[in-house]
Amino acid sequence: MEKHFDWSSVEPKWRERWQELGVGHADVTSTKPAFVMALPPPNITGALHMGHASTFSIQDTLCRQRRMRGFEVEWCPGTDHAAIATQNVIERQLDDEGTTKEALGRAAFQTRVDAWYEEYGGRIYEQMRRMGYTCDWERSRFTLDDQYVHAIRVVFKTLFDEGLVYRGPRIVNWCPRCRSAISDEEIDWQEHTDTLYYLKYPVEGGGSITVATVRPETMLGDTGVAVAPGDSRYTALIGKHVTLPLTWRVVPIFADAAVRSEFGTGALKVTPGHDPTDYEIGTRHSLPIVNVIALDGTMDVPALPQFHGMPAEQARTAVAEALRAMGVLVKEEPYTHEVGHCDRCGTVLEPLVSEQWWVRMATLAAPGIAAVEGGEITFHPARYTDVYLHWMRNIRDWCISRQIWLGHAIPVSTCGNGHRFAWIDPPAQCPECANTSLTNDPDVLDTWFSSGLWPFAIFGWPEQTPDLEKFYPTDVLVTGRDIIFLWVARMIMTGLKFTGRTPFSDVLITSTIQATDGSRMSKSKGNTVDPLDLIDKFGADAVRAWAAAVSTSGQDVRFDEDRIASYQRFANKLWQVTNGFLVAKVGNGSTADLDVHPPNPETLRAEDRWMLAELGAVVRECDAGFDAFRFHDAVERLYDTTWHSFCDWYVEIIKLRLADAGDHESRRAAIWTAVTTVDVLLRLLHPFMPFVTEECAQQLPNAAPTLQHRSWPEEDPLWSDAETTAAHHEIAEVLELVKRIRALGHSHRVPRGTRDRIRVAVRAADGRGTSKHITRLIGGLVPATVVDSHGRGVDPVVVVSGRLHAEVVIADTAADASATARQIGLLEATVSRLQAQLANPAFVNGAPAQVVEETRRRLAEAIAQLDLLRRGPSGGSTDAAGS
RNA sequence: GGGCGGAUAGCUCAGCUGGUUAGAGCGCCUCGCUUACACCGAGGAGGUCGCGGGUUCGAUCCCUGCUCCGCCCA
Repeated sequence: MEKHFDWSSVEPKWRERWQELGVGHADVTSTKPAFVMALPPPNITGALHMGHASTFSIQDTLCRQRRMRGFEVEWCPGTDHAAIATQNVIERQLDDEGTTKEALGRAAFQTRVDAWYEEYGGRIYEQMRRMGYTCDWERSRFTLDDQYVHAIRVVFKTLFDEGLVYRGPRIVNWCPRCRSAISDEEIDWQEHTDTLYYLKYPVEGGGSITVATVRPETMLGDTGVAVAPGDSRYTALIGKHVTLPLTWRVVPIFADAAVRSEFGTGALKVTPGHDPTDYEIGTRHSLPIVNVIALDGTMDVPALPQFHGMPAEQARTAVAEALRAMGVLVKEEPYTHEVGHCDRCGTVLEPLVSEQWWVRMATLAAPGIAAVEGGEITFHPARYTDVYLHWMRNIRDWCISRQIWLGHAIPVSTCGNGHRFAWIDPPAQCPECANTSLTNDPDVLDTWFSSGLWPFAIFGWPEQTPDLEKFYPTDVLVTGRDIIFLWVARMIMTGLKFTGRTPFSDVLITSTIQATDGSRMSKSKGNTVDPLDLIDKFGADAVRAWAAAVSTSGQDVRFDEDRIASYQRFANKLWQVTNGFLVAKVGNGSTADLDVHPPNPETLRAEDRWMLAELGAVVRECDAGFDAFRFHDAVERLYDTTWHSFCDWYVEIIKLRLADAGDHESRRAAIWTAVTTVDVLLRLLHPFMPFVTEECAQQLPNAAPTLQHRSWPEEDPLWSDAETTAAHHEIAEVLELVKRIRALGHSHRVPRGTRDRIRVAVRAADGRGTSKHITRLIGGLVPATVVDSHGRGVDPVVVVSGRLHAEVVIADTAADASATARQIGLLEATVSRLQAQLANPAFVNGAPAQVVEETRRRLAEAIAQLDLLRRGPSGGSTDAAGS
């Protein structure tokens, strides 16, 4: 037998087995209730990263648990075409080859893209399989699939025909490198320290007004100067005009509430063409828009050849220089602010006005707000509800057009007569005038537009397919918080609009995995961790259990390899106790000896019932954890019960009984309890650690082809009946006593194995001996000889646990009273604290009766123990009571 | 500027609606290769729960102010 659990040989075997058994595939004709999740589609050419590993592990854990609970589970995987990212990659390749996509042409460019998808597409699926994820691979979808494209066009045309999609000039975040609009949610804000320039403009009729700006080059496009309403410094100037240097344009001074009077001089230069705030101000005051920066990010001012064609950044200093020469630039100071960058290529974004396609959000958002307010959709953790609602209530129209080549072409054409219309299948002629001279819109749709219909389009919508019928709406959406707006909100709005139903009932927002130093993981920082490396190092089970436990805590977590390692050791422990102990030792290498039928409950001993009570508690906590999406609680409790309750205590306890071949009934009861415990624990652990649990369960009597065919454990009444509860309490006291006796031995430096140096007499509260069974049980757990009583002339040390105590004599060692003294000290502190509490009438009258009662009970127990310790050993001897 | 989250053992984190001696993993110290497991076992040390007020019979937990860290929105 292998010495340790060898995941590298076990994992491939089970991956194949699950595949053969069709574990992930859902039967649409099943009569079982469906449990459905749509996998947030990763970039088709991407690689698995920690974010995927954590959210996907949670999803697979949920899936596996729901299957065991009897659901027909559909976890539909898919990939996204990631237009901007992919196009960037191809463009970079072309650049290396000294060419451009324009030189190549659209068709050849598409060929390159297809080749790229061919080469790298699906790689992430392989990586997901390595993690042991049981997606329904047969149903996997890609956002560029024909059926999916069809769904997108139906959605677009509907919105277009209803007037919810429109085209118009508006200010957008423009990436001069990608040559495309970028949505508000795709901006990467970074802190920059720039210069704040103070420009002094002459006012008509004398005087001047000074404005502050970090972008003097945009003054070439200024069409006004705004001040805060009620700013007494400027009231007299409102309504007057200034003449702008360089362009010699005459623009008005006016008041607008958007101006912050405490910023700079309190006067704001207004550039509607190149600043989003100014754009809104300009709209309110009907200011003309003057574009001075072209789509490539260079100055577009033919009337001023000294600046024309210059990159905006360079023009900034050039314009400032010119203004300084004219005496207009009166002050400069360093200024730190946030600057928007393209989150794909890092280029500084240039706000500018251009023709784009927009979705009117107000009417779509209203039902999306109502669904969450009305509880049809629940966010976990709950605080994200407010994050979502706040964004939805302040939603702006959504720019859905992108000026790139890759993606879903906007299905709109314009005919020779100027009729513009949306279509589902490419048209041959204008539906209005039958004109056949058609021009297709050159733009493509924002990727998130297509993702917005993911939960229903993957099941065949708009056709009323059986899949759609059975699997939509989905149940839980698991994702990171960064795409609540980008994606979650849009799925909710689109789902409600096109299916009339919420696309899911629960949104589980997972923790972000940070780098070890608490910073954000990013490729550019080079501090990312590859989940596949972790699998190699610790095994998939360890990575999964860690990810699931850590990612539902509601808190961001730092990557911590040691914690993953602890789950790897846990997997090994589980495997050791199952194979090494249960199968190899107890079962002599076969399951035959383990195949026990439930014993007569009469034959169960207190420790068996103690173990079963522990089992009941872990089942309850697992269920509670799953119900609340708090996997952390479940995993920790399973770890604790498996390792400590079972391996450390129960297994050690029963070793003596197992060795006693004479007592068949006792052996049977112990084996049955151990096998039952392991069987339940394996089933509970399986969703988190599928590989090792399968490998272990396979060797036990109840083995099924896969644990996925077993049922989720349910509590047995035996595990919590009165006798079991009493036994649990009794054994808990015994174990505590054992720990104290062991500690005493340690403090006297008595080596283990020299049992005869320590002699222990166990006593119940009344000073009499305890049952033979308890005595024997303790004898098996402490490195000591258990005696009925000590002879005269010895001076034992007493240790107490609950209603039990033990008199301990250590040979060749003077009785060290320090252990007793220490216990007495602790108890005295407890007694005086509890007495003070109970002496306070406000507590006795104010606190709930239950709490007061419990306090009294604890006081009584502490006093009793204290008396015992002070009185010293009973000295007398009583025969052990019979069991 | 507005909002959210965090600050608990040397490190990484639990601690649910206020009520035993505040827990775990890792690390550290001592002992032990006892036939499931040294990827282990037994024992131990280690915390004024960020700081100041307040509410309460009682606060790590609730309220408030402050300091520092992270994130989101504008």
